[in-house]
Amino acid sequence: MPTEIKSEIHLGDCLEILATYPDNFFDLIVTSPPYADNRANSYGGINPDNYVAWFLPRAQQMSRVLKSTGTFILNIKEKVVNGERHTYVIELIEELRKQGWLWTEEFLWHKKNCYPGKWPNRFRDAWERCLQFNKTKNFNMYQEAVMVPMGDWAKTRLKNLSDTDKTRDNSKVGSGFGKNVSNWLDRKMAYPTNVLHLATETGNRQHSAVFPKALPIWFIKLFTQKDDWVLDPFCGVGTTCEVAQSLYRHSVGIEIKPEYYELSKANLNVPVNYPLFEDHNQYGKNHTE
Amino acid sequence: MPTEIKSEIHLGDCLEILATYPDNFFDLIVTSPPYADNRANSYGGINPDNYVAWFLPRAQQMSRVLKSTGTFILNIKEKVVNGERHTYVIELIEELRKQGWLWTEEFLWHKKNCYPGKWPNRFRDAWERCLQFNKTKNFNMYQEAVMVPMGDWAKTRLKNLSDTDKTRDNSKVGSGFGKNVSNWLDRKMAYPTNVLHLATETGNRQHSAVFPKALPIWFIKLFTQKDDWVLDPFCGVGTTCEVAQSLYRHSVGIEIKPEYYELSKANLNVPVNYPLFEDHNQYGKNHTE
DNA sequence: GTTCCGCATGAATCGATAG
DNA sequence: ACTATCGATTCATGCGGAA
Repeated sequence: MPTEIKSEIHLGDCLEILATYPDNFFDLIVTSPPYADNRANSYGGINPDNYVAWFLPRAQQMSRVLKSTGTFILNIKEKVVNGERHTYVIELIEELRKQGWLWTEEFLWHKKNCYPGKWPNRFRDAWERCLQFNKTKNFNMYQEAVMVPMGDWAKTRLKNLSDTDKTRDNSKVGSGFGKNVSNWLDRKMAYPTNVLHLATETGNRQHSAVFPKALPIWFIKLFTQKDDWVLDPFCGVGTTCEVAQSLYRHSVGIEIKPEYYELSKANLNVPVNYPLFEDHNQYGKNHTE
Repeated sequence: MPTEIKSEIHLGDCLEILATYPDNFFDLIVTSPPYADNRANSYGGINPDNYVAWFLPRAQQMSRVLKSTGTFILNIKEKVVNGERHTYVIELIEELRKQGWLWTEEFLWHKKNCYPGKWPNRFRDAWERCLQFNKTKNFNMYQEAVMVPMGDWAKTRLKNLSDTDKTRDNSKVGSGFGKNVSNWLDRKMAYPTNVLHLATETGNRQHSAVFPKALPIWFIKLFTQKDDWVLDPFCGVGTTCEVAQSLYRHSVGIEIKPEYYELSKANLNVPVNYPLFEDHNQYGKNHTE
């Protein structure tokens, strides 16, 4: 384990904490900000109607500290308000563009285990946006780091696995390819699409689940190299920093709620093992088998 | 085949054709309009920057002819222009709301076999939006018509099928559940989510691919009953009308390009068989196997 | 060690009730 | 009337204990 990897967690509002960082410092910002909510919560309960105004000055700081080759990934989803999808997310996209951001792409996170419920006029919401913004068109992207086994080859290989391998161990590794993940490496690989198929991590009794580790892992691999700097300005319990550390990236996390801040620091002190580099099969493509 | 089902195809601009229809006539509008494009095409080549202005008067007519209990499904996806996702779709959402439409939901079509390709700064685009708009909150929705087998039950059931059943017949029916689809009915079913997993229909080189039949089928089942009226104001080769007819719904299709108009009429005259009512397993949920 | 089974756990949404 | 709170509803996942 390389001890030179730095992981810093700050307690406070990212608007103020980021002011202490220099320009053009980070290679990647990946975050899942507090979603708009009517209830009081961290950041004083951001009403959907005030969400854009609340977000913009913080995005300005993020732009400043991000390198010109860097990427900003924003995981967000609009709530239903009064029977309609609220427009604060699409308004935010437009305002961020006015701020100078390029709206390069919109990745999708397909939540395989979405929240249950039944309503007369609506189905369960099973997806969230992962908006990609950049400062310039010349951003770094390392596509080979997130390649996945090709479908055809995967299909024939699947036939030779036992049924139990397929059903049980699929769920265990979350790979969709059975347990011997290492056997799948150095095979015919394909580039993924802009749709990520991931389950939320429930059962983590410690804290409210934000996004699954696989989500920041994917973007960190895709947009950074080892020793790069990753920022999560709304880091929650520190998932982004935790996986950044595992991937040998330096990271800075900022969290305004003291209890999450403490959990973040605790998570970073837990000794980690490093299976993540071998973990090529977490994502996508294997949903048709 | 019930001969009383009416299927009308018109040649022309829907802005003018719809003017000949009365208020509150249709139960569902489902369409995939011509995408913004810089090249000359039907409707005179709609530049992305002019797309919203071009669309709005047509949406006004659609609103007029749609019943208050009806639904408008808009299948659309923004193009990449100059390295960025263009904003005409999210602008359109906001303008349609100003026009009085309610933005009830955004369904996703996950294209399981998306267009191949490789770019240095972008992955393949594997999803499109299916925006749901309504005139009121009291729209009709028939959720039971699109229920799918539950995940766990599907998994355990899969174990008892032979490998050849799984691989061979999966690809054949595209159902993901093997061949005896009817046996899966009246079992433990769950409501679907707002994510549709559908493959595009390749091989039909006759015309530019619009959407797969399964897409309008799903929305027609979800938002209409038999003998209801369905409209596709940009019907292309008539896919929507064709499946509406198969599902015993009356339909009106409008197309401005003469060659597509002719194909639409031809498709409606082809004798159809009616497997669609038994076909509950086309969609979603079974993408993790 | 392997397989099966039970069960808690969610970035949810609606409608009813209460202030 | 308008807003805040609360209960009911629902299901994929992964963990842990049992066979």
